[in-house]
Amino acid sequence: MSGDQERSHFSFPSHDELSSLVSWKPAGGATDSAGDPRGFGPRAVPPPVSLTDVLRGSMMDYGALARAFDLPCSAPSDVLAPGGMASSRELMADVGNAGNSMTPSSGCGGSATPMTPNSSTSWSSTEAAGEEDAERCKKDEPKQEEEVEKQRVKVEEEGGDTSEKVNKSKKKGEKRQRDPRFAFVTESEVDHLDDGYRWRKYGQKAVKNSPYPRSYYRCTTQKCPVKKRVERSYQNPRIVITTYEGKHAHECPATVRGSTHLLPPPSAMSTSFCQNLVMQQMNQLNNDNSLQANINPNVYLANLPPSLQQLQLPDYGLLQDIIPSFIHGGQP
DNA sequence: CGGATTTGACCTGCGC
DNA sequence: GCGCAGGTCAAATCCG
Repeated sequence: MSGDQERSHFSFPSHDELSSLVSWKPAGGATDSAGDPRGFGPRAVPPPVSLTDVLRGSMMDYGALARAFDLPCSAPSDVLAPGGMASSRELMADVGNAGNSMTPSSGCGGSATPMTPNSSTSWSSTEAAGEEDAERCKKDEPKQEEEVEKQRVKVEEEGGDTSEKVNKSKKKGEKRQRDPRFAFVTESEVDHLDDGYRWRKYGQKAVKNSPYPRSYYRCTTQKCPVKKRVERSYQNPRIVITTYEGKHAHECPATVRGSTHLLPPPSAMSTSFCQNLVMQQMNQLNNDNSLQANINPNVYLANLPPSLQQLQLPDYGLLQDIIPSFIHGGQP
């Protein structure tokens, strides 16, 4: 069933290399990770069937990845992902905590290790899918990190899986705090992508201006506060937008079960790393005369495949969220 | 029977 | 203050 469930089409401008660094095959017929996310048991050479595998694999290839982005890097430089199927390409970029795009120490990323199995194109960003949050977060920025951390500590102290009750216990007037997020845009016919973690669906809402509902998932691991939202682009139904929120307080089940040995801890996928990737990429593009136009979001979008352009173009608010500093800070 | 999903109700934040 | 939309809860239902 995995037939041509997905199609790849996103190649980042001038960095086709990247596509071979982070790529994977759809989890064969992969459908719902909530059901049975594991297809990658103790195989000798398990294919990168999960987002986790893929992304973490990419971490192992930090050196190569960094090279692709021209990042300063001390990691082994000759480690390169098998890459193989260029059918799936991803550029991920956690753009930071709640709109504050450059807070390397916020630790926001490390968390949700977002990846997209059945899919192709994907790239991520904080709030890429959370238009409303983007605005909200911009306003909350100053306090947000602090508050998020406080809340997390509080929850831990209370000891229960109170994470979901936080809202209720909050005093009035206190804004609801949001964990750092990043979103992935993925082309897939499957809504719920297998990322190696186990998720329980806890809600579904109709989305304004979209015929497709948004689904809400929570990580089923005890005390793990991570949530994710999954929705389809109303303009391109094949596009799935997955937004991760929070930080996993545990190992990825898939990883634990399988090939952990070479993998860095979840936290290794740090925000700053992701940020760096994107920012380096952006800077490089900016420094390249032939690509100067990329500082303009519209032109930038022009480099994206049609489906993504469609997705982002309406008022490119999403893209702005995805590469906020690049657009705003990159210019004099 | 236990765990996952569905779905309507409720809560919260925000814009007008 | 009101209405809207996003987000969450929890009872009902489904499914292995």
